[in-house]
Amino acid sequence: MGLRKSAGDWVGKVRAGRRLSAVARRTFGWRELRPGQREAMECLLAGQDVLLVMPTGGGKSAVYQVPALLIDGPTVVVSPLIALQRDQVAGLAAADAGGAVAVNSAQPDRAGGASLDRVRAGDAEFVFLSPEQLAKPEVIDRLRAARPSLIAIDEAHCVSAWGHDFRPDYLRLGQAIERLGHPPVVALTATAAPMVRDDIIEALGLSGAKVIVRGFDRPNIHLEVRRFVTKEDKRRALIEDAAARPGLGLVYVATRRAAEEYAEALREAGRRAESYHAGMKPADRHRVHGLFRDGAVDVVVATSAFGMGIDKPDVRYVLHSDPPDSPDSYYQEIGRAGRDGEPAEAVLFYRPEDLGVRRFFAGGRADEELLLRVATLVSEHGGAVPARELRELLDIGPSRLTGVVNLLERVGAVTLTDRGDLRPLPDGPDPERAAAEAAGLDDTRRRVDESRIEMMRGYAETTGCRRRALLEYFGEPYERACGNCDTCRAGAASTPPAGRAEEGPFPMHANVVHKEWGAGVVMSRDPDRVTVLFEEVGYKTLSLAAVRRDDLLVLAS
DNA sequence: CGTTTTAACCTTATGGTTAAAACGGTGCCATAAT
Repeated sequence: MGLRKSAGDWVGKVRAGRRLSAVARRTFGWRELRPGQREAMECLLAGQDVLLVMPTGGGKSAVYQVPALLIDGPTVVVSPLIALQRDQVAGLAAADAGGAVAVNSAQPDRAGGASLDRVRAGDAEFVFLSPEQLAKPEVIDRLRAARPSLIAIDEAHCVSAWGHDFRPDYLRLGQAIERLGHPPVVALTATAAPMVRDDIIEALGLSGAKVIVRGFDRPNIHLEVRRFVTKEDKRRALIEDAAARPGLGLVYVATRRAAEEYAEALREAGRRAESYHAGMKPADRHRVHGLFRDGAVDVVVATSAFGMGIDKPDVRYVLHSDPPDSPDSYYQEIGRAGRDGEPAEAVLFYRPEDLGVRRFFAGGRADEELLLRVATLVSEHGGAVPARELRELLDIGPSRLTGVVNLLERVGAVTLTDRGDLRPLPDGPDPERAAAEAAGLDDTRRRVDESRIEMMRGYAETTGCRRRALLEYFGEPYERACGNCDTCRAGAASTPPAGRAEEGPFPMHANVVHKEWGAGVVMSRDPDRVTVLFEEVGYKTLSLAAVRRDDLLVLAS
């Protein structure tokens, strides 16, 4: 750690910085790099993993594309949607960036053989794949042979949002990264609360990663919640509101049916309205995307299927007919408004009952019976069991089995070999205990998910500044009132406790321990309440009076 | 969990209420039938 080494580092950094700027300008036409971008790129060039949380339009792709051209060897990009892969391949083809290919089921060449050949031959600098592709041993083998020098995980919040149930191969990316030799990895996302960041880092195995968080606040988006008692009143108010608004807008709804009904009602009200959800034919979805992109529609009424990858600057409003499952989802969705920096509005049409459908989606307990059967079969077999045989025996699909394996692996009962076979771990728990512990892990996650729904309720029902509620949820102290939300304008926003963030009995981000709920971190403070994110039970808001009376919470040493 | 649809019932033309059942989001991939 002598002077010479740090001087060398400094010289190296300056050199790296110049090279980065040169490539950014020459190849991609970017005049200058922003601080967060540059810092992330320098870490990658120095061999360090990075988790980058930065708003869309902030140039996240640049963060892997520029270093990719400075390091020998191809760059593996994990991307959740084939449509996104297509867009990115097309974008890179326009630049002189060394070629880009995608490997997925939509390619004419199904097994991705030709694409992977191009990568191997050094003919493609970028290769885009889904996590499901990386779950296939032959794909890993062929990629490894090409000696990838950089891995980018795009839309990395999907790891946390989808990995635990919907697309379990997302949780297997950590192993894929190791099998590819763990070159520098950058995980990119626009929205991730501290809990989600931890989840991503753990799942991807990026324990030494540099976490870079930039520009969360979107001050031009006015925040508002309108509360209703009956669904008819809410429905009428939303249609009236959307029908009267100038400019392009989005309406998010909870169900496919609601998407079609609201779109129909808005058409009757004379607006150019289209619905969008995953149950529509691909051609129709494509058509709506096109209309939206061209501004040839006034409003798109959609489920959560609509949004990833869209970057339209002039969306003027985002309305929600139902609260989403978390502030994470809400911020992601309203963040599609006002990208041009001009005033935009986010209005939540709220009834507490509408949180029910989210609770339903978050429900569905782990199948302990199935966990036990898999654990038992693998344990009794003793050797490597091909996943395919196990699936046929149990008559379950690949994603179901992967979900079960993920849980059993986390409790140390089984492991997946690099040929995709299941193997019992020596010194692992016996099958009964493994199944019980795995089900327990899943219960913990579900409790945390439910607490995020409660945080959404908290946002909708707060009497304080709404921006503050959102930003503090994302771990950004915001101990003031924004002046651009409904509560602030009504002059009703309560003020946070006097003094600076680090003062008071439970300072912001302090580690605390609760009598029953264990360890947690202070996320937000009010004069009479404190919100804590607990590892085991998720978010809880505690009354300071009760905390004092029963001595519920202490600062951790 | 909440809402909507279907079924069951009561009672005697046609509903009208009530209880039970069904349904609800996100996308890869592979494989089979045209």
